[in-house]
Amino acid sequence: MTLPAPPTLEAVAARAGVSRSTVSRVVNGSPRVTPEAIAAVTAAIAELGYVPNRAARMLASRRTQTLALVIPEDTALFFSDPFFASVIQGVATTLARTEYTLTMLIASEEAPEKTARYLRGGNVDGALVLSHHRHDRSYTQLAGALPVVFGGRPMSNEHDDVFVVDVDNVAAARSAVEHLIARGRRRIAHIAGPDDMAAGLDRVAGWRAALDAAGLEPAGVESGGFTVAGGMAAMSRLLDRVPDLDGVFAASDSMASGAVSMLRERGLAVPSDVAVAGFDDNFFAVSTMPQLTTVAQPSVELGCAMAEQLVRLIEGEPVERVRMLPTSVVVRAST
Amino acid sequence: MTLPAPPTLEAVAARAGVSRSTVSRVVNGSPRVTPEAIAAVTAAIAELGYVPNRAARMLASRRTQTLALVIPEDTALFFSDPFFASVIQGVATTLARTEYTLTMLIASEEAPEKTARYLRGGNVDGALVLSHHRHDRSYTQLAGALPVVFGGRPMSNEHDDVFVVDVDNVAAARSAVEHLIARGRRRIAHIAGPDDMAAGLDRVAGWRAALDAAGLEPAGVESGGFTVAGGMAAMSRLLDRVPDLDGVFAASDSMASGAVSMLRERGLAVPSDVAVAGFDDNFFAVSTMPQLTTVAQPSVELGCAMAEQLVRLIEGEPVERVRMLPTSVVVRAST
DNA sequence: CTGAAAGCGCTAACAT
DNA sequence: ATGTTAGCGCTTTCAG
Repeated sequence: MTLPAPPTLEAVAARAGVSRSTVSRVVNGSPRVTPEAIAAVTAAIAELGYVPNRAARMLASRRTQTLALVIPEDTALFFSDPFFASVIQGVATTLARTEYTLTMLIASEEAPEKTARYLRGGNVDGALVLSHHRHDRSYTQLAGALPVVFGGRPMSNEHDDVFVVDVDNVAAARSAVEHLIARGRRRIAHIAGPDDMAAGLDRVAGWRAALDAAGLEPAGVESGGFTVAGGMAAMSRLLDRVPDLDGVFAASDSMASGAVSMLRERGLAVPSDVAVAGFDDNFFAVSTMPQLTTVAQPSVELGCAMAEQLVRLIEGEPVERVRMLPTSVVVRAST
Repeated sequence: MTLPAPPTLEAVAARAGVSRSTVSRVVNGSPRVTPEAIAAVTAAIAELGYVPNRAARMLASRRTQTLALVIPEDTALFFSDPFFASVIQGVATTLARTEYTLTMLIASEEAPEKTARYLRGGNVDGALVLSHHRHDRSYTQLAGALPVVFGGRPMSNEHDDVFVVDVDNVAAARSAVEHLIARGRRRIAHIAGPDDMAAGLDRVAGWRAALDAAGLEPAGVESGGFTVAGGMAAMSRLLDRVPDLDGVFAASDSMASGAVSMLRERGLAVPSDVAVAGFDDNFFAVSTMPQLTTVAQPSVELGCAMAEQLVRLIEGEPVERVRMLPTSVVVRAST
């Protein structure tokens, strides 16, 4: 498998009858080049099928044009969650329009600082951190050494100088629960996400806030770990503890879907016996029967926004610290 | 945002009291270094928190340690399919154990050859191509110029010299349909995938083969484009054309899920009126009610295998041209 | 087994 | 506006 050596900038220069610098300028879109030179170089590039060598460019310019997407250790959970798939889609498509390349970095917990070092070692221009857990302390520390944008508020109170794209999970959860209340539910339980993630905690808080405001007592919380199976188990425990509950707000559609299965298994009808609301508005919401009332969050756009923010940050443009994306309650048959 | 310059190999050499060459040898695991030297260098590396600069390494060694994951233009379909998420998970976790880095490359059809040129331009050591469509001709041509591994047989008869990891879609589909036949179904229709993808065509072929072998007539085929909505629409058309069908084999669980919804909408019971089998065994299979009988394919392992094959190919180890992974029929309530 | 020296292909001052 | 000159940080012959 011997590849013919790709043409170099030098070859282009020779062909176009100019110096390497000029070629470099054309390639990089410098304004200080005559139209004729541009034309000659462009032609030479096309004829030779020249592609700049990234490695050389990185080394010389000390910019890598590479962004890292940091993925938490628990890849199974991460990759099976459609929310993350959508976020990645947003990131990837946004970056496809730029000169930046995306590399996936799995944060291994065997070598927790290996990842951080790779990032700090000048191998990327910036990082996108998704699904930040409480124990992932290294990434918030990273934020001082490298442009970093978090998808979802990181779990750390030490730094308020990080860049974040997020939704208002408290308000969003609250509005979902308010919807349940408006439907006449009074004993509303919650199936929570992991308590080491901001999204999990904030949604609990929103649930509680809505109940408080309505003068209702919390009917119980169980954690479902953002999985279908976890949602089923949590629903089961809730029914054991609070047999007369009439509403459930789950922090994700996957858990809501599990909850609906468990309710059916226990002989309870949705929504007549128990109304169920979820969070995400992904295909769990529409493939569950009855289809789920849920909080829609713009996951693809979240990825787009993360990528945009990071690129701006790297290129020195002004960037707001926190960018909040809108959510909305989508009412379907489960409530 | 001024980053302190990361330590260089030169700094490590100074600290360890050896030459840069020796440090380089240690870093690259050369056997020709004394244990003392190794120890000194290792210590210096740890003290300094040295991380090799990838760009410099790439440039000097002419190896990039980077693999591209080529993603088809239609990112929405790609990212919303849990099959691909699993494959990526397999690829990413496998690569995490190696020195290779994964970059995601979206094949834009505006600049179809831009992608190919990037790949050929010496920017990656190899490429993984997933979800190959008939019109993606450039990638099969690529296979001569760069190590490439396809996930799923590519749609091209011009090249039989490509490397592929796949499942036997014909046999797998056939066994699913045989299961339907064994359940007593006689008028079995098919909801097909896109006909510009091998997986789509092969599953049609498997369906047909099973019917032929049993001496049954095909009850009809409609295409569902691998989406839930497409599955619903296809089911609807099938019912219009073949009102008395009693079995459906869908080429994906997402389409099977859509089919089940449509059957319910039309007042038909699953499986008593119509038995439904899918393909994939992802969460559509278990979140649809009734849960789907389906063909399980090892999607994470497929990603692992692709990554392994590509790395071997790059490193000159022997690699089988086609690696087939096993499938199995998982029987649930929908049949 | 180790060091010295010569680049890898490109960018970025600095001249002109 | 363009060319000249140095490197970027590392690997890799080639000597020793």
